[in-house]
Amino acid sequence: MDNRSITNLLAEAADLLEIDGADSFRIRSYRRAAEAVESTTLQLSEIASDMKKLLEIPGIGKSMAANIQEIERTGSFGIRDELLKKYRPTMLDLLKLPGMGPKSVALFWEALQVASIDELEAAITAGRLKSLPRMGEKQIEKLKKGIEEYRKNSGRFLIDDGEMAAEKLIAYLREFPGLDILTPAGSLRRGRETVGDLDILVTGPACAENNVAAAVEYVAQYPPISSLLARGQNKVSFLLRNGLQVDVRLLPESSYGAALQYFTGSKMHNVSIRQRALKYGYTLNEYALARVDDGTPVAAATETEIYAALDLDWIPPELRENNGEIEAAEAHRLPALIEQEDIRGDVHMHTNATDGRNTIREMAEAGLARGYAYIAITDHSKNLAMTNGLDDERALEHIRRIREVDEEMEGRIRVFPGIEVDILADGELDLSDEVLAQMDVVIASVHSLFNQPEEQMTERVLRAIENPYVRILGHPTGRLLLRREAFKINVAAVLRKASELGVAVEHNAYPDRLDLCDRDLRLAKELGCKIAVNTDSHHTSHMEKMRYGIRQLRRAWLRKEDVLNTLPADAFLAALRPRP
DNA sequence: GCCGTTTTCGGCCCGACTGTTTTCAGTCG
Repeated sequence: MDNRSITNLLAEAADLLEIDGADSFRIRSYRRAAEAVESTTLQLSEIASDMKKLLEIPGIGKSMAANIQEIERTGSFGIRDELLKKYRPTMLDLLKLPGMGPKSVALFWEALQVASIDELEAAITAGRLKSLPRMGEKQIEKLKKGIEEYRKNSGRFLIDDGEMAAEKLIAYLREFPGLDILTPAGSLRRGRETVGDLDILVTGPACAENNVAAAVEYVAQYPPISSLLARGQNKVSFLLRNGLQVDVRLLPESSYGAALQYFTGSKMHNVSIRQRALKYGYTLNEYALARVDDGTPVAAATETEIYAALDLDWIPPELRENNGEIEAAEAHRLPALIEQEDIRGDVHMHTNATDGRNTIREMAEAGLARGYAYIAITDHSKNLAMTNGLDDERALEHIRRIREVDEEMEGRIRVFPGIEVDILADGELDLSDEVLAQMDVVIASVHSLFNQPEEQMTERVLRAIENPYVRILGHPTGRLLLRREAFKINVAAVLRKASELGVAVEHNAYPDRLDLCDRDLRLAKELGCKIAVNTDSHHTSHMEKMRYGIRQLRRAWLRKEDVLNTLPADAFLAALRPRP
């Protein structure tokens, strides 16, 4: 079994233990083990038989190692199986509703035998919740809204989950001789923050019409398939264990470009392109661009030739949303979009001084390994008690240690001292100006009281960035995907003010909290905001998530010169708001 | 359940807010 699946099983056990009211430290052990499995670079399936190696992973002790071995043998483990006898797996969905914790799940189960979102909805409609303790009108209303929100988002997966599933499948398909070109299409290729399903397009000699059957059979044998939905001549559809639907299409090489264009979308982009084709006397479908009159194919093998036949430059998939990209392609004015390689530094990350996993030095080494010229260490401040946030005194000590590491790295990579300072309810910051003055990178972020009314929330942030030491506004929209709605804030007003003050705004690259959606990013650019893209890494492995941030920047039509941390180290610091 | 040691068990991130209570349990970050 792959690490990701083991991670999920351990995390699931932690949730079930919590519903069961188990010892909180024991629960935390399962969570930590899940994180350890997720972040280790070792393939657990390869070392599962080696108890010693398993125990070397921090957070994995004797019984957790035994659990992992059992998972490798049987696909599950004792405690999880027992808990699943007592409870139902659908209860874990209930935990995803805002305001629902393990205690409420347990209560609903014991009092009403409610074990799923559907059952909860029915219980609410029937008025059965009112009889329960602490279930007032507001609470019930909150649940109703939560269910609605959940329904809207469920069925979609975050882009990194989609990408990982695609990579695994593609690796499997490559094993089959004669499958040469394998490309994910659809929203994954366009870099959307969530994907509804996976479209994998495949071509090569094995996809030729007369012998494709063997390849189709091979696809249908993909081990992680949980249920096979359809199996046609050249298409296989199935569900993975996590519910993600996958369509694999095996196409002849001659029409691969047309299929890629067709299945990449977006729908609106394709509508416009097909209209354009008609004006040229062509018709476009997933097989070819062809003349309307006699059906003679004009272009089909590559996307480039199809766009070219319509007098268009090839359009990067991230731009295919019918947002002016066709006009730009016609005028040869498509922007040179930012690339991953343009990023020179990652300036928001945490260490084990607060809630990160690694040391300053380890983060620096990881940044160096990624080819960065600089990073900034920006741990939490004291108001985030749960993260062991830094107070003034500890912050000063931390700066000293960061400077030491900067010295140790001997210029191979610069390590800037910084802080992610908390914006309090009234717009004050929770560290003193004297301390902030010593930081190169001061990121101000909201971490609490998300339910303030919009006006108050906006006012609070505007006040905070007035503080002259603030140089970057952290997650300016507080946008958390799939979990809850963003907090209410006037994004335009905040961006405008940031631009005026010269405060940079951050685009958090991490897929599950993409702060600025492409529309907000475009707005930020229009308003002349300085934009920095950061991973907010809490572990060296998180730095790789930068690529998803880049996808979003590209979707917003941003170029290298639109993003602050494409600059060399000194120029980057110089481009930040000047210190008083 | 893990870890580190004081080697056999005690410590392990905690404070604020909410909606419900009428003194606090549950959730969140």
